[in-house]
Amino acid sequence: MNEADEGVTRWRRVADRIRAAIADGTVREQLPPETELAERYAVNRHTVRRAIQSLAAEGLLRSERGRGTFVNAPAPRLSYPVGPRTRFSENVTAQGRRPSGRLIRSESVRADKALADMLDCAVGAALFRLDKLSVANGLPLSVSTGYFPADRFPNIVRGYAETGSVTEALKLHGVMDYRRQETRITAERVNPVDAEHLELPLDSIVLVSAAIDVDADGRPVQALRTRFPAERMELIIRP
Amino acid sequence: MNEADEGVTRWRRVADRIRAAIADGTVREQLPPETELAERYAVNRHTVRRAIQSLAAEGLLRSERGRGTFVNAPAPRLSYPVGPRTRFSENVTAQGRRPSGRLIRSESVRADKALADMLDCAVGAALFRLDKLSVANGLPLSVSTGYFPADRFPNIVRGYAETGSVTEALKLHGVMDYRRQETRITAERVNPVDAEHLELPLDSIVLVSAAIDVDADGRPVQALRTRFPAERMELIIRP
DNA sequence: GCTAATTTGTTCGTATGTATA
DNA sequence: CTATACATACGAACAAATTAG
Repeated sequence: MNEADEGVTRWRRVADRIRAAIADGTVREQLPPETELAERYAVNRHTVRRAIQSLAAEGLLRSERGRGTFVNAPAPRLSYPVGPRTRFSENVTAQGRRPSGRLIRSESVRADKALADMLDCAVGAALFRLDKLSVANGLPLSVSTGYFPADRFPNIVRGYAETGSVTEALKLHGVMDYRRQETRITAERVNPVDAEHLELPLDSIVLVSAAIDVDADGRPVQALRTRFPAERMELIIRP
Repeated sequence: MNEADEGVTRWRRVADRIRAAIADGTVREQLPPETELAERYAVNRHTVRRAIQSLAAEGLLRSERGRGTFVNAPAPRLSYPVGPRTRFSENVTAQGRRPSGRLIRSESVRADKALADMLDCAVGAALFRLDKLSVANGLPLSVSTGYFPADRFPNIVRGYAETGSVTEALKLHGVMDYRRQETRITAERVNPVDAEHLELPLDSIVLVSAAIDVDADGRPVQALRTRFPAERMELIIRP
């Protein structure tokens, strides 16, 4: 070992050197093969892999089996406006995308404490759960899970299946208009099921938006939890 | 190999079994040691480690050297309201926290294309860059980078250093009020520098809020890019 | 307070599988 | 078809942090 190697692991030093090589332009698009990097940095191939893995976790690199390891170009993100009038179809058409919603599944559930609070109903009340996938131009943009009070919206599932629109399905139940009361945004790592639907790698990040829609009288009609692929979307708030 | 092992790697099957064990309550707080799991699932310890690593990347597990591997309890998140009147100090005091801002560094920079667009100035115009760390009750809540037109706000750095508040520093330059014009929210993996300031693990996720503040005349006074630790914060939008 | 045992982390070696060029 | 390159999986050893006694 060298003198300047105080307490830093080898794979981290290798990662730093790769990062530096990208920063100063020595490496532009594709990395040399792992075996070559191992030789160059005088470490085992596993050590190189550990370094690459950590840089891939940061989003800087992307490995493709049989092809090589590549530097990730930051992708331009599609904007998704968030506000009182948030509706999916209106949002994405404005950006020249043909949007479509697909029902992933639906089921009857009972309200737990959190849902009861959000929907202003009793714990244990019957709810319908709708899982939807939103796609624009073949690219999945979000998966969302909506909860509706079953007593007030008995035909919400069929209504959505037939019209492909929550707005229309609510109209069938006499709710002619609704607005977004509150939106909470956070981020987390994608779960395997969502990753499948969103066509994302398993280590991706999703933006999570938890919202409540209320009707004209302020009564909650829907509790919604939407997951957006962070690498493809940004949420935009304009007061 | 078994019959039921169609194309799924071993580490992934191990990960699924660990996930199931957590879901059904077999494992509550702490996982058995890696060596024991390796024996139980009849795989090499490396294979167990690969599985744990993937679950840790999801945020479900957390490994501590010398102690063991633990199930992560989802942490309650501090809410950060986003809106036209977004100001840091007002936001967190409402939740019983004593907030404080600390200047990380400041420097003079030239506007690139993106900054010039946001601040409505010429490319190459002189700007001041302020990097701040926000802390409440000893816990880092955000790091933010603000850009101010240097000609209009020549003493912004000193003003902030003395008052510890952007609002106050702007008042010294005659801007008595400002509002948030636009906020764009996305999420990404933390970079090492921010991770240090936010006291976060290197594989953490940050919520990124890019905003523009304008004065009463609608002139941009600040372009701001704030990074929040996603595991500690949520952004909340209430119209 | 010190030592030994436990447990995760790093690093090497080796072999084989699988996708791509 | 062959060579290349990343992915998975085993084994072995030691380092580093923590805990138990």
